[in-house]
Amino acid sequence: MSPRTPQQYQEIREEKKALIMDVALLHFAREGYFRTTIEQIAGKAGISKGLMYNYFDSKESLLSAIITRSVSEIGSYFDINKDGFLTEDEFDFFVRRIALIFREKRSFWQLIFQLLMQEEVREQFLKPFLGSVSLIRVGTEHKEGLLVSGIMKTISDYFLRKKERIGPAYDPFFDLNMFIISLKGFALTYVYSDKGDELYYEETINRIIELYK
Amino acid sequence: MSPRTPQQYQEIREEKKALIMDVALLHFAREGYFRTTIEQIAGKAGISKGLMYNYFDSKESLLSAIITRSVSEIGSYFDINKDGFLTEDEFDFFVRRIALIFREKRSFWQLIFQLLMQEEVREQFLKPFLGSVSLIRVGTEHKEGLLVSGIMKTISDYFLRKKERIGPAYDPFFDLNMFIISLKGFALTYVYSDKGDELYYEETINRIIELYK
Amino acid sequence: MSPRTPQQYQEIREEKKALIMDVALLHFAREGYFRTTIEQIAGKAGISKGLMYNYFDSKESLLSAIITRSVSEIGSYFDINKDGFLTEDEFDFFVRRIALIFREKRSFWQLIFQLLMQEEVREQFLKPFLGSVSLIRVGTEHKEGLLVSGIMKTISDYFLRKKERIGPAYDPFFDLNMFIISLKGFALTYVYSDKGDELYYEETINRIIELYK
Amino acid sequence: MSPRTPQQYQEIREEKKALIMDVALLHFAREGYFRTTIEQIAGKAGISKGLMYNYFDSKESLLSAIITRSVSEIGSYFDINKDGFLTEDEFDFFVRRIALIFREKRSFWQLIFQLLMQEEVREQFLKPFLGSVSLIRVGTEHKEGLLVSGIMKTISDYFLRKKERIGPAYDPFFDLNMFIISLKGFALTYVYSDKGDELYYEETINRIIELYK
DNA sequence: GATGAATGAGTATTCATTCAT
DNA sequence: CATGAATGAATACTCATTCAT
Repeated sequence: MSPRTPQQYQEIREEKKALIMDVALLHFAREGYFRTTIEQIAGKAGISKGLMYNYFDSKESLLSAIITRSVSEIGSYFDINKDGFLTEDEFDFFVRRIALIFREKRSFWQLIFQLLMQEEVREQFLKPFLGSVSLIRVGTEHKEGLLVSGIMKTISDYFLRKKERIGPAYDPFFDLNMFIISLKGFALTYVYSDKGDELYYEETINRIIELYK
Repeated sequence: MSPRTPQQYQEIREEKKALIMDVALLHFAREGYFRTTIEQIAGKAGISKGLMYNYFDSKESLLSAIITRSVSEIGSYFDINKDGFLTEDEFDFFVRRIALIFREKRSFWQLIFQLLMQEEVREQFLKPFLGSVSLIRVGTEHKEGLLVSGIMKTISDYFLRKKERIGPAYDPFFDLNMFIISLKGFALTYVYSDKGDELYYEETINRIIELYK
Repeated sequence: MSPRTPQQYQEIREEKKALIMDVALLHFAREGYFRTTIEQIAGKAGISKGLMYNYFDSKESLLSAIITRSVSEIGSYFDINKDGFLTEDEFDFFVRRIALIFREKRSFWQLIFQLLMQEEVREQFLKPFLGSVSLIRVGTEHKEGLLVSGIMKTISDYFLRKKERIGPAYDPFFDLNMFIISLKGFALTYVYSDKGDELYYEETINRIIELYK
Repeated sequence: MSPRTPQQYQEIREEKKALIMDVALLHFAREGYFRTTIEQIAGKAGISKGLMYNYFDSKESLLSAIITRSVSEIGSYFDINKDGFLTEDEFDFFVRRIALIFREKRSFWQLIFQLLMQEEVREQFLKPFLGSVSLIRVGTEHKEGLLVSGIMKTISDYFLRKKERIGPAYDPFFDLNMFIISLKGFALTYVYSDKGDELYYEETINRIIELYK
């Protein structure tokens, strides 16, 4: 057996980190971040508590890593269209993408919702990500000039441009508000429904697109 | 000195209990049930830890008492129309009531959302209240014959009757699903917005009523 | 209604004290001194916690009072023969008396046994009564010159005098030891048997008397 | 450095567990189970409170482990004669064994007596062991058909067989009762006497054997 | 005398984190 | 790299005792 190369070590390290994060995410989502113990995670991941701390500095930094990774993964869903300019067809695609992400990243969203529900935690953990995550939370804050970036920016720009299409009586911020509310409700519904029990999933997306396109 | 009368004791008890529940609800809502310590509650309420246990058997039973009280208070918002049969005008009123409750009982709903977000906790604490609370959670379970009571029942009956008005092509369950999603999104938005910062609150309700009446 | 006389007050006071002691003894015996709370006692006695402290300075002094009273009651069983000199017939009677007391004062003995079983407690509570109680505990300590008084003294004197009857080969201390062991075993058996389930109660006494008379 | 081998960990665990149990047994016996705090045990064992819970789930399960261990150790004293059939010579040996165990396992018996003295505790902790422990407690229950196992069964069988030797006038249950009472008294005396202060220990056993052989 | 609200010191238990091996 | 023993700060809960009324 030849000794492993530094690259191999690095790979193994990355795989283990990923494994820990996967396991932790599942537990955090299901049982809650605070109720999940390091020991549970280590146990399920098949490693020792000590090793956990070899990979992550603390429980909190494990959480951070998980969120960072998920946010980045989600970002990659939208890579195609980096300019942030949506045509009507792209809006259609965009919304379906978002809906897909709610379904695909159930555990992540469950975790995010959970953290969002507590002010203290919101402050502590989600500040750095609020731009990306604000989709769920921000509502019309954009109007007030808060830093809103990425997906949220793309969407609100779309609604602002709708005004040109529809006319001066149209209030893009109200429409945006309604749209966000629909997305939040959609998320709340399907992030917590069991897989395979997604009644009206497609129909609901179609209807939302139809209403806000 | 003669001792206090039973009535006086009763009053003291009721007031202190209410005080503790008020303080606890605020903390639970803001910082999370698990992160809130009995010491914090006692401190804010200006009493000793021990006294808390004079009034409530445990942290859990304090939570229970809070939920029970809120559920009962919410119930009283709907007393007028006990038969559960909604005309179109009553539907209008009904939805406005629900929206009002989200605003008036912010802390309660923040607590509920928080608890709903964790499977374990859901099982443990919310089982007895799921009938009342299911507005948020149940979705189209009615279709599957699960016991759905109270508010949710009243609403779904309304949608079933809509079929007669609108015609055989109408799927009441899909419409109900959309309506519930709107309400969830509405709740998520306004339960977590600061008071006085309720942009488009009225307009949103009007729009939802318009869409699903 | 004329106001009560000081005597009447005194009587009421005594009755209430006795009631509290009765209730407490039962609880102490059954559930253990440490596991019994003042609240339980007050509740069962139909008074408030506060009033308990009007009658007894502390839980400990309540215990003391109970023991003192019982010891005194037991003393009264032997009043007839104060000189402490037992004839053979009187020995017979004496043993039957002791046996009777185990049966009649079950709760008291259960409490005593319980306290005796813990060194700390023994030191704290039973020191003042060890003379009277030592029947159960002392064994042959008399030989070593410890202060042994009352019943125990009477008994050991009896055995010392037996030597004259039986002869120089007779070791009164060994015989006393055997007798005490029999009594202890007898006590342990019948103090903890349910009333009405006292198999061989009489026969056992007869046999013990026969063996050690 | 390489980590310790599983065997090394196993050893550490076993040693620490044994240490904790030893220390705890001494404290439980001397000061009482309820009065002994985990902190005291940890302190005397030279470890932290937390570590205690690494080895035992709770104070109660520590107690359980102690009892189980002692019962098993005691069982091993009698391994030679598994058939449970006693000849007269074996009865002699058997009784000496029992007496020896009272002396050797003082602390254990002090603990057991203590627990037996409280109804509540008896129910809670000793139910699973009553078969083994019933030597002290059962008396003539065998007669009533209750399940009596192990040592007690062996003894009562011996007395039943004595009837054949002695004749129809002999009541084996009464004799058994007397014998058990002697053993109880013997136990009570020597379990609580200081080591080295066991006056008449041998003589008493001889006498008991002589009386009940 | 009488009540029970109120206190606070104490106790079992949990769990993130450290560290010797 | 890897282990799990070890720590200690935190936390829910108990209960004898006090005290205003």
